[in-house]
Amino acid sequence: MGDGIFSQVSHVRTADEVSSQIEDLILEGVLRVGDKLPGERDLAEQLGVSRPILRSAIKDLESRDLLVTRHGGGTFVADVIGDVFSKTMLELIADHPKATDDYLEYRRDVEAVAARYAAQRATDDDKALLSAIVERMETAHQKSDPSEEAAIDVEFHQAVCECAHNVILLHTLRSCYRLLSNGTFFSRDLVYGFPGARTKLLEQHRAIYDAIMDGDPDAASQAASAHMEFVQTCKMEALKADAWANVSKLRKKMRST
Amino acid sequence: MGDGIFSQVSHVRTADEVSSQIEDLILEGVLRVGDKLPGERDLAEQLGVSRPILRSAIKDLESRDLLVTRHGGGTFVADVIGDVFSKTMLELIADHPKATDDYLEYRRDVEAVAARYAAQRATDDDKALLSAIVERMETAHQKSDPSEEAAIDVEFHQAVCECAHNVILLHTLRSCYRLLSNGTFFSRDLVYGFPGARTKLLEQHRAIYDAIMDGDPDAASQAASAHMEFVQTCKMEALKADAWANVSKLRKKMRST
DNA sequence: ACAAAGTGGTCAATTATGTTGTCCACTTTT
DNA sequence: AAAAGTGGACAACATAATTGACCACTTTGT
Repeated sequence: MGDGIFSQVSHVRTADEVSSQIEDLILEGVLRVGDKLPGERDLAEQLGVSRPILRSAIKDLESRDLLVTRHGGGTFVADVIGDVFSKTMLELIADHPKATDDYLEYRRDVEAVAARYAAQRATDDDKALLSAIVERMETAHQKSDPSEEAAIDVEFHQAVCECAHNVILLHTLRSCYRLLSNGTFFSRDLVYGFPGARTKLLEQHRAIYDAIMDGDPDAASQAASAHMEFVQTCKMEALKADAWANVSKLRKKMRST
Repeated sequence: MGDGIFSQVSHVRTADEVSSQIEDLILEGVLRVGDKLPGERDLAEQLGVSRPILRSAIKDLESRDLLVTRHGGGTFVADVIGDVFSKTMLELIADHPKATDDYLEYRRDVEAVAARYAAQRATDDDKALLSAIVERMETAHQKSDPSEEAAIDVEFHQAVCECAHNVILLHTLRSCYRLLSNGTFFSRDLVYGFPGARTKLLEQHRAIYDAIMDGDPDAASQAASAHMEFVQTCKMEALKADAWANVSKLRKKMRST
């Protein structure tokens, strides 16, 4: 505002409007890492702009590492998940089991917040997406495939987080899921392979899911905390059993010669 | 949204952006009926657009009766206060005293709502404007000029309404103030001329003002209701006193011959 | 393995929109 | 009464966006 009540007109260029729209879709998690955008000719039509203008916007987004294009291959959402920790710090963390405990403690609290928000804010579309994931989770459970179940686990938590409609929460937890998925802290199979864990985890996911569907923030928060506490306990017990199995195996090896 | 996640780009023209900004200023009461806009050359500079573009916007606003321009004279905000009632209905109302009672009943309830919102929502700038009006009101009171006080009365209620930050409330009450100001219901001087009324009205206005300044919605609502009830009582008593004065005058006339 | 289809990359010609600058005529202010 | 400020109009120019065409790479289908 100058000295009067009028403000400067924005003069937004068309290409910048396109950039802004695509940015928002990435920020909100509607467009995710690896997603392929429609071809330029089709996308220009959907946006109602000319191809050179769209290309200008894509160039801008590429220069900011939000998109990558391949000549003849298409346009994709770049790997935009930030790295919470540097590589050096990750190496330190991997060598210190206490960091895993701290990580689980952090996630217990933050997942509880996410679940609470999800129960308060999930839209009907959000709930439909969540329902589809839980259905796939139950199907995988019946096939007794811990790896498949573990993969859907991360997808479920990501979906809960999207229901929370807080982009900072979404991206910070996403970075954590990345670390979990690539085994920086511990192998998820360690938890899923634990006897009886698969059934328990499914129950807990259903409890979170039911609370969100019921719109019950307290129940959702409690279910999320209980779930993370169980995962923490499982990890500790599984590590012990692993150690015991290793000792038994060594004993057997010693005795059979 | 078509079949995808992308939406059509708006392609807003500069002139339309200017129109929209001026519309908003009128709607929010920042620009009021009769206000003169800056000259075109100056305004174009403040908005950061060219004069032909500004003129195009003004033409648009003129065609929708939001602005009026006079060649060589300037550009003004048009009379945008709507008429709640048609002329025919106004004539009916003027002939039916009960309508005045209904009007005061309506205002008592709606003014209470406005005062409540004002107490909740008034910004520091709002409060500064309100303080200036109350100061002028007190000055007029000391000058013992009921007409001046009555004029500031409407200004005070309008300012309270602006503090409520609800444009529908603002414009509907404005239409009502218009009817009050032009004597459709009753003469405001009837109320202000009533013995002791001036002091009482000032006290009541201060009570509303103090509650808004204190951010107390309940107190503001109650003060506004009490104020309108008092006005209603005054109007009735003043009408009776008028009738009595007329009778006494007739008696004196009969007895002095 | 090859051809067709789909993709990104580039750019000239054209159209649309906005700006600059100038001049006229009316109204207000000094 | 003159000067200053205002709205009214418009041509020339600049900028932004669209249209249309063609090239080269990649993916898909046969």
